[in-house]
Amino acid sequence: MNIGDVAERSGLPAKTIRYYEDIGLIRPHRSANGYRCFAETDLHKLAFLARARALGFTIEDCRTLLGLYEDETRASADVKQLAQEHLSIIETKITDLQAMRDTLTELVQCCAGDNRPDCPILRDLAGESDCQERV
Amino acid sequence: MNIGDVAERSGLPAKTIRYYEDIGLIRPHRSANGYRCFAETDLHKLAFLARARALGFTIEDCRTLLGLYEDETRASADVKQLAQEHLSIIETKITDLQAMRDTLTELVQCCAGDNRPDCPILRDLAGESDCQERV
DNA sequence: CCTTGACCTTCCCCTAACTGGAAGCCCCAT
DNA sequence: ATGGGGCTTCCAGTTAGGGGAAGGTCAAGG
Repeated sequence: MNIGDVAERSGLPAKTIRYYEDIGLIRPHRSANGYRCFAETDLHKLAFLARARALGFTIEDCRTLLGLYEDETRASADVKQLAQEHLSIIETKITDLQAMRDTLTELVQCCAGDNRPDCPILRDLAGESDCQERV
Repeated sequence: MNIGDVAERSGLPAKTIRYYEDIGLIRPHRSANGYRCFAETDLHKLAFLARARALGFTIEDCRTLLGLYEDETRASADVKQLAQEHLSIIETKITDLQAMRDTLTELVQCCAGDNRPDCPILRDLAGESDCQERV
C-alpha cells in the first residue's frame, strides 16, 4: 500500500503518517522507487494510533501504549495506570473549563449587549467586579 | 516600577510580560539604563490581560478586548459577542473532553489492572472492542 | 513517444503562548 | 572591587502536525 491508501483506510492525513514515521512510531518499508510501502501491520498500528489520539493520549503516551501492545509479557496494570493518569488530566481540564464557562456565562448574562459602552464583562476583567453583586 | 515589581503585583511571570510587550499588547517606557519602566496603567492592563487569559481568551481576543476596553465609544454588544463566541468554543471543548472521559472511564473499569497481559484497553485501541459488550 | 495529472518524495517554515537558558550590562551592599 | 541579584537581548524548544515549494514517478491518453 502507498501512503494515500493507508491515509484513507486509517483516517489519518498523509502528513500525519509521515510525521509518525519521522518520530519513530512506525517504520514502513520502501519500494524501489522510494515510496513508502505499508504492510497490514503498519495500517493496524496507524489505526491504533488514531484511536489513542482520539482519546486524547499524547504522542508519548501513544508510544508507550504501542510498546505495551506489542509486549506479550506486559502487565495490564501498566496500561491501566497510564489510562488513569490520562483520565485525571482530562478531568482536571474539564473542571477548569467548567469554571471558565460558569464565570463567562454569568458575565454574558449580565451584559446588555446593546450599543452603549457600559459593559460588566469589561468591568470584571478590569477588576471592578460587580455583575449584580453575586454572593 | 521595574519588571520584577509588576510581575509580582500582576501575578504574571516577567518572561510573559516581555512577551506581551514584544507582541504589542503593552508599551512600557524605558528608564535611562534601558530597564522597562511600568506605570500604574501598565500594571492595570497586565492585570486585565491576566484575568482575560485566565478565562481562556486567546491572545488575539485579549488584544481586541483591550481595544474595546480603551474605546469609550464601544458597543457592549461587541464585547458580548466575543464572549459568547468564546463561550461556545469552551462548551465544545467540554463536550469533547467529556466524551473522552466517558470512554476512558469505561475502559479503565473493564481492565483488571493485574500482572497478566490481557487488557481490554489495548483491545479497544486495537479495534477489537469488547469491554463487557456495551450496547 | 510525449505529455498530462495524480501521486509520491524531501525540505523548510508556520502555528500558540509562552519557557529555558546563555551572554552580558547595571545597581547596591560589603 | 567584588559579589549577588536583577535587568537586557537573542536563540532555541515545546505539541502535533499543516502549508506549500521543488522535484521524482507512474499510468493513461493523444
